[in-house]
Amino acid sequence: MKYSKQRELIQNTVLENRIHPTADDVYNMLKPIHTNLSLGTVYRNLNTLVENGTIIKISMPNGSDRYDGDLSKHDHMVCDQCGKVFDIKTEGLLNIVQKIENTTDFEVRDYQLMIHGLCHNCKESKG
Amino acid sequence: MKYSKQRELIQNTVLENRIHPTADDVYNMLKPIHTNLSLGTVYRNLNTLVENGTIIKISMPNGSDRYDGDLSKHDHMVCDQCGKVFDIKTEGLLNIVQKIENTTDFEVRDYQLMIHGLCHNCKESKG
DNA sequence: TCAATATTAATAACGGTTACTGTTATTAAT
DNA sequence: ATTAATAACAGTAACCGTTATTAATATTGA
Ligand SMILES: [Mn+2]
Ligand SMILES: [Mn+2]
Ligand SMILES: [Zn+2]
Ligand SMILES: [Zn+2]
Repeated sequence: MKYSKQRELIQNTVLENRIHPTADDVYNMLKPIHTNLSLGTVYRNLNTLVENGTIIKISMPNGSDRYDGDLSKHDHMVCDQCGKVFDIKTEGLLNIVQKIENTTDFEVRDYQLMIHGLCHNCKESKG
Repeated sequence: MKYSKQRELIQNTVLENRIHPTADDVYNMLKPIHTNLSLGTVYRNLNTLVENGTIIKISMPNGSDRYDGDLSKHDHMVCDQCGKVFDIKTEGLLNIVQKIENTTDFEVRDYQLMIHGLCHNCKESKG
């Protein structure tokens, strides 16, 4: 299937900017050059790309959903101060989840670990 | 500090119903008897109780926040079918998080594991 | 008793997201 | 090339969960 110009722009923006952008971030990155892009189009295509498995969506406890072009299984830390999202590799977490699945009658489909705290920069600028 | 009648009702509802109710759930449980209770009052007092450390709030990836009277550190599984939320004890997760904290310059304040899947009932009724 | 304070019910406003609508672009068949 | 069918678009209204505002009511304490 061939993609529309807009969908391609939106996909590339997520894939090339590994900052876990929100829909609004993507919109604001593209809007200056592609002046008649609509925010609704960004949301619609981000959802389509998630359904296609091209990108993933990260639900944030407070604030907008974020999108991620890194399809490898990984988790995230979010800085409560500046809102930046960082990738983490969680070796051993799968084992924990599998143990839970084995000791309950729950069928696991997916799981996410989210760590909250302060990033390096924000830790320094607080004292 | 003495609590208002409303706050006490709301607190008791969360503490006595360990189903991880939403604000709307709490409202709907109380409204039939306390006919002039306002949904805004439920939200406001739930927030106050969370600030006081009397209850905790669980952010759900899709849908409303849920509230929990169980203050012990634990995590949750949510059924993608029926939406029910189940408690899980995650032995070993703290170690994983501490290892991440030690190998990064991130200061961890809190963390949550959320597992998605199918509960026992919904697994059966699908085949 | 009376004023100061806290909390409420009701409702408007908000932020993020989705749904609708009429238009434009793409594709495939004549 | 013209047409018809389909897909995607821009623009915007509607939606949903939550928070903020406001005027009224309840509680406290001199
Ligand atoms: Mn990531
Ligand atoms: Mn719980
Ligand atoms: Zn930070
Ligand atoms: Zn279920």
